[in-house]
Amino acid sequence: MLRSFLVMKRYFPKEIELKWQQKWQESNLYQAPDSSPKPKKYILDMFPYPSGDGLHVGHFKVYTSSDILARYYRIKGYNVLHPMGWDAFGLPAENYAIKTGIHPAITTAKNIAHIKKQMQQTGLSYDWSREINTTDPNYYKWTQWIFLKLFEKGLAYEAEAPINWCPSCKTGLANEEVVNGKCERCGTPVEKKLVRQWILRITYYADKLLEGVQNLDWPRFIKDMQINWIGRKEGINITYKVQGSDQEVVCFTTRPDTNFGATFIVIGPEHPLINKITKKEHLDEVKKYVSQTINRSEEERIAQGRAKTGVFTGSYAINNLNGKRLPIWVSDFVLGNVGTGAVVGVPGHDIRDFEFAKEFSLPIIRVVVGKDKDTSEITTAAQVQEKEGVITNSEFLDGLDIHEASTVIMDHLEKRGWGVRVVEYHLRDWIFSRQRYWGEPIPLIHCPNCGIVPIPENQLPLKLPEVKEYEPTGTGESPLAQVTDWVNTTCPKCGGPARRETNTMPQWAGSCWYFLRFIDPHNQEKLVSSEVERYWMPVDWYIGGAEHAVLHLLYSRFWHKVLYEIGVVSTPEPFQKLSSVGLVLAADGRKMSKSLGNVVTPDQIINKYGADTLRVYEGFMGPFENTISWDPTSINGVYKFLTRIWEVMSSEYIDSLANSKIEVVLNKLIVKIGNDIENMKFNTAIASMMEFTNLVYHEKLTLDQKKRFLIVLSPFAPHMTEELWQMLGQPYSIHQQAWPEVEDKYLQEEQIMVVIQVNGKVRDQLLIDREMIQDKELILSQAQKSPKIQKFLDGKEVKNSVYVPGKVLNFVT
RNA sequence: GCUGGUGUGGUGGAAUGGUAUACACGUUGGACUUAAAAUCCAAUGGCCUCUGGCCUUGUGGGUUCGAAUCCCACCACCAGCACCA
Repeated sequence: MLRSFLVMKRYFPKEIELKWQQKWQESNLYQAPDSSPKPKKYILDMFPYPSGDGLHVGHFKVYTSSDILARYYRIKGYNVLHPMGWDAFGLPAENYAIKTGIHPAITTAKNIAHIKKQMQQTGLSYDWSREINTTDPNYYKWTQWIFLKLFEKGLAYEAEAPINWCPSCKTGLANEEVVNGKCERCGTPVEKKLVRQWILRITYYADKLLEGVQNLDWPRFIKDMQINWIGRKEGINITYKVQGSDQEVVCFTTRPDTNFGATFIVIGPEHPLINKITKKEHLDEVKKYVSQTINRSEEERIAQGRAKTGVFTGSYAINNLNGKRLPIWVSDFVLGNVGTGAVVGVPGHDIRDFEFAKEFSLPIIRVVVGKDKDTSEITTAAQVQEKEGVITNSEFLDGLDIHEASTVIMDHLEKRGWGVRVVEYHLRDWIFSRQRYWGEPIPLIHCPNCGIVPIPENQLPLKLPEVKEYEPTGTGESPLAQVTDWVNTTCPKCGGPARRETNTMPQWAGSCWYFLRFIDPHNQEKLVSSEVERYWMPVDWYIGGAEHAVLHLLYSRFWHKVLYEIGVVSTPEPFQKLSSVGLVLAADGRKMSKSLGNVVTPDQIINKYGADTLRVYEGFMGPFENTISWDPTSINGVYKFLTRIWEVMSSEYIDSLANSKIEVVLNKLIVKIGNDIENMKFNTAIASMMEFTNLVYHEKLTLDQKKRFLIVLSPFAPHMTEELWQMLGQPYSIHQQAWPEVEDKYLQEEQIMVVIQVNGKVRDQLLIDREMIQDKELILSQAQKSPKIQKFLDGKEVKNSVYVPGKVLNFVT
């Protein structure tokens, strides 16, 4: 019996999408309760900075993907937390304020409204009752509270340090914010500047951050980036006496095994020993060199490349091992902030030392013989054996592998008191203060009597005051310094006159812990209540861009470890699983940017095709992690696919199972979609739904088949499936249904195609009943009857035959 | 230079030891239309002596009955780090 609808409606996404978005909101469909008999799933997007340009389709690849996951896990029976908020402190709003005089809070609010609308019209299933904004005093109260905890624990310290300074942004930067010697944000070459700073001791956590990252379910490349950034290396500090002086020079090395090959020592231009050991006749030259190199910008340093420069101090150090004199040179290839700022030169087995020795005609000694067995004098860079080999010319180390030799010599040096084993890191402490307005005020007071005094917790939040001038001062103070009635205050300890700290926190502060506030966003008493924190943490699946691999993702892990130690959170790591989205480039292959005029916004796509088409296309473009150019023509195919589904689903249905092939395909499809979503393989999930649609386009389905198909499609196209669900007379809402069950008997076809090969080449296929599939003899004899096979076996002796049940039979002749 | 990754049609890609090129775009032809769009149908890796056959997953080798998939070497590209001792 056929059933038909009274009216066959055409697919008009605009009509249905807004209607359901409103209905979902009214019925609080996506609110997550804080307790539930269901298992929990915390699915989190990296929250956006509310830029005035709004968001483009690249941002929405993240949001639609995580939304598919959130919707999928809801119908799989999980209590899903899927929130959204705004990382709203930062330079663009402040720069706009400088230009226009409009307060950043006003522009920020406007931008948020726009972006929120973009998200809502895409049908993203966020729990908006948990929305947060890092610039809300009720939020940054807790950012400041965490800072006070860091201060209490001695993890925040004040120092006047030469730091990376962006002359355009007029603020200091963290090491992580300097990319190729340039400001991460604006691209201006970074300078060195002596500025009073608040610095966080992230280096105390280097080993914990390193260990913790090992077991996380994160992309390998991001884990490696963090491991490399932390840059742990084990070595030894060797002390050398300076001849004819009571001074000593300490050199860090990871390769003490080659120390018999040392022929010189190089110290960096910042090294304090320079003034103490430089001989009179070299003084002028050394002074000139130091002043030339020390004030150079990062950009100039990079421009110099590997070319070696340097000057001799006139002094010599003594190598304890063999009594040799090592001339002490000054060179800028030795960096002041790496190791001890002094290096022992082993030009035979270190390419930089080799280049330096060549430049200044210093002796080169071979102490390692590599795989190539070359024992000749080292005269070319190609002969410099750095990584492997056996020690030679080194007394008691001779004949040892370099790694064994390393242990032997370190023991030897430590025993004689000539060296101490040490661990060095690439990671530096986090330059935490910014000399800008639009950030969290640092809740500290400078008192002439008591020194630095934290603001009492009950006085938080310390609100950001209004200012007249947003322009950064460039002096190392923020524009807050001009708000005298705010700056001048009384000391909480002694009650005397005191000054507030005027620096603000960096962009990264608010995002270091926001995932905790989503759990308990309205709590006035605590950052997060322990009960709900234990229920929801850790974040089960975190989704965002790889540009945060060593910034946000390292900083937030650091704060989380501190919060873990003081008992605020129950997990040592915040993000259990991380997926990294690939860039979406413009159709021209360049980055989408307003200035290039190649930006595609979700609004444009939704106006033309509807939100469901945008969502499905974002998933269908290619693998989630791939960099892909936006293709404005391909999207038609997705729209066509959805229109076809509409036609199939809104047409007549049949009561009985007429076609068991469709049932088999549908059951397999249900399994495949589930697996694909869990592995973020949305492109193949959608492709298989397209195949299904093409298969049934001229067929009739049963009501139950339609319902099951709509449920598995619903995470991708939530509006259309909700509408069709209603048209099929089903109760609201499709998004509260359970994932369809599959039946084992429908997971296999009645007959299975077996490929017949001769010598590995496909020559024929046989359709075999499922019950016969294990019977090799039967299939062998059937295959031999095939004329196509006979043709290739003719006149040849079959030496062997390999049968893989249900797949392939291969004759070997 | 170091670390990690990737190489498949005109394009995005599928297949992780068993029919390479699923799905989609694009292109070509056809149907419908006065016409166009939309839609539908068909074809679409290359070559040849074309009812058939040969070749093809960056290049060269290897393992295997069988390799895009595993191993070795090389080449190219992408990302990150980089005079890190």
